[in-house]
Amino acid sequence: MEMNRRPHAISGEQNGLRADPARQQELLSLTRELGTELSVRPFRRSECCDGYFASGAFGWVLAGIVRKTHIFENGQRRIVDVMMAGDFFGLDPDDASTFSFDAAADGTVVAKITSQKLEALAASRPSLCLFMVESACRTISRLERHILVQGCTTSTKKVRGYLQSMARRLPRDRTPVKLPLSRYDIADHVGIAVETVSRAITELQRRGVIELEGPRGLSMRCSYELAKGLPGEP
Amino acid sequence: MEMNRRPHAISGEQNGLRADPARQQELLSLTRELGTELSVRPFRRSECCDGYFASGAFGWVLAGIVRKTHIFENGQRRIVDVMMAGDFFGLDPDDASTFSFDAAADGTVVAKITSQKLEALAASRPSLCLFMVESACRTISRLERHILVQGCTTSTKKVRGYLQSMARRLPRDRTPVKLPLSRYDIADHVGIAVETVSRAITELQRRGVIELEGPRGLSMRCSYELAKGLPGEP
DNA sequence: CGCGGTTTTGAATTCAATCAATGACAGTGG
DNA sequence: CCACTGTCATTGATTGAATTCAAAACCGCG
Repeated sequence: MEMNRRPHAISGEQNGLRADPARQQELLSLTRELGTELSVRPFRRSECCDGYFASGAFGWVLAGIVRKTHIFENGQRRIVDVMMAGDFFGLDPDDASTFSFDAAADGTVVAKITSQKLEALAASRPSLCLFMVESACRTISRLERHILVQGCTTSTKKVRGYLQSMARRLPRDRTPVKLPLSRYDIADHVGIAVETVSRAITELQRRGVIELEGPRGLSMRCSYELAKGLPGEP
Repeated sequence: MEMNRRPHAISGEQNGLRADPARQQELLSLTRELGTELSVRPFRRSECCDGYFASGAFGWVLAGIVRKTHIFENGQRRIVDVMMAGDFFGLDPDDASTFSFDAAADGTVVAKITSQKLEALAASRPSLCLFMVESACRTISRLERHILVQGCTTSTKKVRGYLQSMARRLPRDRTPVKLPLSRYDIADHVGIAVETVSRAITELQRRGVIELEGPRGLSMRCSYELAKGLPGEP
């Protein structure tokens, strides 16, 4: 699976994506409350955030989408995480050298706080501590579930699992859901070739597992068999 | 890759494994300091820890190895995380229903703290907050690097990446390093068949990338080509 | 020593990557 | 307005790799 012949350009002009309304609210009020203690910054689509995340810090996505990617020496790209509104953000000191970040949507907004400020705040606001740890755990959970998806036996299962978890994370007030990422992104996230992603999607459609409205409009046909979902069946 | 025809029994009697001596020290003193505020519990090899982790809580591994696994409906197993001494531990509320935990070595010791106690402690000990968050971020980093490994193009690269990260995490005071997990475990962690793991290891040995002393004794031959390591090259 | 589990190897099949090409769509400039 | 261009998406044919089925070699242990 050589994947470096792709254009790496971004389509899809998503903005205002929300993962979990309740959590989103909590985050916003927290962000307001912390005020000057943290820094908030907007990004345009395709804009690189590396500089902003240079120093070890913690943060969260307020709106839009942030991709965390690794570029191999031969130019291949792998997406290790896709963060949407409400998702936590922690930087290991040496992450800066191996990973890079960029916004995948216009109107992406990120908040961050330095270690020092966090420690200072922890004294006055003990609940902030718990909030941060819980957010981190949510991220851990998301990553582990992705590992489950990526470890699936066939490519069709991988794609199905990916679409399923995406559909879960996106606001589902209106069907179909609008996929925020391109096939190239999906391929790089799950570790298969673009063509395989496309074939898998066609296959899922043929089997009636999903329904497409244009390349980006997705409806999961949650039959009983699927309700058990993934995780639950490989 | 059907993987449920394996015996699921554990060999390898590892104990006293340490990941990062400095961090290990920090953890131990923290654990002592917190005293009765947290609970510490030993596990035998192959012992299930599900009950202990039932309620949403945070914790860390003091010694030994803990596997976090998911069993699919058809009996297939997938290992989503392997935690060694010093590794953090956070439970999403609904993790309990989808994942299960068990010790992979005798003498495994785990510490945990409840959300309430954590919040109470955060007020009196602000540094604890930062410590927890940083620990969580380290776990996030580990998982993301695993996703990188698991997303590699060929099975040989997956196995090489896995062995490399394992070798890094294990105490390397003496060579060869003793691999804590079986080929079955490696297969279930990386998402390939056992036979493929075996073939990949043989291939790596033939190419001089690694050296084996018995099935469990591993030395990485870190040639220049390899020094760039993974992440760095797919 | 023989037994259960692990590790390795072999041969046949299935599946995904690759190479190559076409179709769909948006934005651009004549 | 329409051809032009670049990216994204899909499909087909072929090659290469991993899974599967089967069986042998190995190891620790009672």
